[in-house]
Amino acid sequence: MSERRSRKDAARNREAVLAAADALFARCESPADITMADVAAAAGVGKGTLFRAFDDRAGLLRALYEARLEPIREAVEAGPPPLGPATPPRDRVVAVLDALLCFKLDNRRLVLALEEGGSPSPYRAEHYERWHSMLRAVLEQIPALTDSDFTAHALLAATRADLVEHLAGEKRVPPERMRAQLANYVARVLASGPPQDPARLSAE
Amino acid sequence: MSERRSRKDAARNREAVLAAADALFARCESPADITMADVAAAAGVGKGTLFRAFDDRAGLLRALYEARLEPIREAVEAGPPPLGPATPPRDRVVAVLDALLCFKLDNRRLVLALEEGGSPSPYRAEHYERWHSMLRAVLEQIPALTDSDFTAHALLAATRADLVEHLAGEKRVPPERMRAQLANYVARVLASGPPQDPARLSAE
DNA sequence: GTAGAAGCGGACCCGGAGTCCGCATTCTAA
DNA sequence: TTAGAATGCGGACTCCGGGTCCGCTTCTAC
Repeated sequence: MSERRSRKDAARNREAVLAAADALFARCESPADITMADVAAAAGVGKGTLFRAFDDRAGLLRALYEARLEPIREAVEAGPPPLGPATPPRDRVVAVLDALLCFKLDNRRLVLALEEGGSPSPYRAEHYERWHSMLRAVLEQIPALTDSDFTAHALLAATRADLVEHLAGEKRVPPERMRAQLANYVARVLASGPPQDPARLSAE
Repeated sequence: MSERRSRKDAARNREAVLAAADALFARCESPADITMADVAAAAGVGKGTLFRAFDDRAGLLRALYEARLEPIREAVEAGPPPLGPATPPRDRVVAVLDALLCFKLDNRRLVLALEEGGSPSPYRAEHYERWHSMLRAVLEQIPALTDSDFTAHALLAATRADLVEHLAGEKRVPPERMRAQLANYVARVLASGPPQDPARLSAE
């Protein structure tokens, strides 16, 4: 009845490939430098094996990405505060985005590889859909906050991998500073104190 | 002493290529479908000519992009309100981002091509640098707004081409609605009543 | 042990970016 | 106007990486 377990050499090779790819992406200058042949070679495996296990480049990247992100996803969906559902909405949004940022800081090259070359558009990946709808749901719990759908997109855009890479890598912004800036920014977006008169927008 | 004018066939061909590329990118499903050979053929020109004139794919995209964006850049740098320097900072930020969004809505495929395949990272392109520093400068004129550098990045990220494409193309969000949402979002970021700072913004 | 399913691997194919170089066009000077 | 040089033209060609194919090996169920 069980859906056919995979052969143990297949499982072993799959792990070998994941580990090898992980190492390669962590060390490389730019994700584009790593070819599928490189990964296969580093894993001590043929290209055929690699493609059989992951379909294509995007599939490999996705598998890596999701394996790494899994703990965070769980923590957000069912963990304790400040990430879990019990957290007050505002704090939770800040915490989630901070967790996402930290994740991208820790896995810069990998996430970069996925978001840029992984698929035509990162927005088509279904994991983006998950994060977005989750964030939108939380935003909707904040009164006086309209357009939660767009807001979720915009907030997620602030943690885009290539931006993070640019700031952390090129501009040498220290991680802690970046986290503080993001937190500050998110807080500002969510602040929306008592609906203040729009006249203020032109003043000053 | 004058820096050698280019031959007139060269100039003519350059224009032909730009026009052809423009048309192709406007009509295509995805920018990746358009090959350099396609562009050359459509322009009635050899590949050699194309590469001589624009160096590489990224160069062609950049040339197209900058030609299109030029009017907006001028309007922002030295035009009348609401884009020009005479505008009050808050309104100007909103206007500039709106202009950028409109531009991307009108030139979706082209901008998409540039931002995704154009160069390793859109943040390395020097035109990004220009927009960012311009926006930062305006943000700095708004009192009680800290982190203008990061804020500028985050706001620009909200108008990323692939996000715009996703919303306008996939999700069928009408342009007007998107503009309204962006304007609303930007306004919220800039609103920042007196910093009602929660202690938790700590870190750094 | 044996049959055959599942998996292996690397030679191979395909398509696109970018190069090269003999020929054509344009410019310059007399 | 014309000769010669400089610039530009174009498409065949190279290079390279993603992805496929298929004869062979290894595992597993019986």
